[in-house]
Amino acid sequence: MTETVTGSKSEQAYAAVKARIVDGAYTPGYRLVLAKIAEDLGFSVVPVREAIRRLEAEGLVTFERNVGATVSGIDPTEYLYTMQTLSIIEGAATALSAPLIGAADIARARAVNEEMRDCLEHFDPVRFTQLNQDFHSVLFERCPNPHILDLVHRGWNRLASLRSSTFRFVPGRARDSVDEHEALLRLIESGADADTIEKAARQHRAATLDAYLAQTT
Amino acid sequence: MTETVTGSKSEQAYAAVKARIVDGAYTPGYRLVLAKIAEDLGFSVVPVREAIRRLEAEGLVTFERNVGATVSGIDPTEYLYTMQTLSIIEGAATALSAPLIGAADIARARAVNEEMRDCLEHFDPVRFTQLNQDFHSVLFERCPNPHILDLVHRGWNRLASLRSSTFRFVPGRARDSVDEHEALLRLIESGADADTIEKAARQHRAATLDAYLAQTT
DNA sequence: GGCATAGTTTTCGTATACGATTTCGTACCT
DNA sequence: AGGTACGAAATCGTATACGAAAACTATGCC
Repeated sequence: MTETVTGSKSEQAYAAVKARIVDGAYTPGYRLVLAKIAEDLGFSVVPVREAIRRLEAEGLVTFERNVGATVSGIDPTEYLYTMQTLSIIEGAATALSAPLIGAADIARARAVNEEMRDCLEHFDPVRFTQLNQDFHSVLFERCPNPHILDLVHRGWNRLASLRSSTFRFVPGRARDSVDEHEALLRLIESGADADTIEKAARQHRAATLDAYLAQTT
Repeated sequence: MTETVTGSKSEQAYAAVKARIVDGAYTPGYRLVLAKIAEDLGFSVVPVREAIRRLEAEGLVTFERNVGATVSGIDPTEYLYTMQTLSIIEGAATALSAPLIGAADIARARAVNEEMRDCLEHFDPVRFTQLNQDFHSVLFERCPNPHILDLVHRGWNRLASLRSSTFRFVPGRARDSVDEHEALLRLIESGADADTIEKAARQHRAATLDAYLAQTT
């Protein structure tokens, strides 16, 4: 079974660097030197440069002319912008996908949410964060508009890259969050109208942002 | 006064090609050949390629591996996706910027809107479309969240590139549109709450989409 | 010691070159 | 005539190379 590499080198470089940013190997502020990355991957600098510029377009890295790229996301203001944008996009995505969510989806989401509750007992913030993403994925992944879905994914990626620096796990907020998840599931189960679901999903994220802001001031 | 070129060649190429797409010189389906564009601009292919990929990320061109780039946007489904996404984003942007809109802004928007009414009399769809963008710019341009504002701009750019092919000017809808504009201005003047403004702005775009869908079926 | 400055190093930006892939045209076979 | 195979042309993908800009360092002056 020979390792079949997928896509162009530019593609591979994009995936490789993005993975390192999202999973935290490259933390915000990390300096991305084209030649170094190219050597690591065994490519030339051209496809690597293309990958970096693409990551810049998604907001994961900051690029400065004739200086270079750094993993972005230290600024709390950016966190606020991202959360606010995501609250809007994700709220819409959840509302649009709600009618397409079946009983199996609900059951899966509920199982994930209960596991999140366990994480609160054993204090496992890392797993909690992962499960949180899994939970919300169930809610928005059936969104029939691919543009909106793409924007949701981008928002989550940015947050993933921020989590180790800006984000701090707030147990109190986490507990509320789990309860809000259950409430969201019941709303969807009950066939609530799109507007109600959208507002609830948006509010859910806004509350997380508020908790963050409250803690930093 | 020597023409001071701004930014890198990649930057210039991006701006040049984008302008040609948005103003309709390159219509949807137009084949973008790297070498040809490079020669036209007097650059090598490398910065041009970077520009094209960037435009791809914004949805203005479609890129196929080992084949090339074409100006995108023929598909009516794409139009639907874009309009739906924009209705959400623009609605939010308008609601967020509403509290920051002053009397001067309102007056300017109202003047633009009255000129749009004139365009209906003289049947000038091109100018109408331009004024329509000007009008909405006043409403969302003060949005304090740059991410959201950026998404609004991207949506408008995509629509601009689509207008000559997919979009057809519908006089009946245009007239309604002007009236809705006035209603929006009054809402903002009256200091309506964010939710009301958001819903109205969103509905305004949704109605345009509906008119398009009604005409094609 | 601190600051300005010149030289060095690092890193980016882009031109050029060439191999890889797709597409298109043409000749051949059935 | 229609389809297939082969070859030529067009176009992309990426490596290499070199010039340009910025960052860093060391040196001399105050």
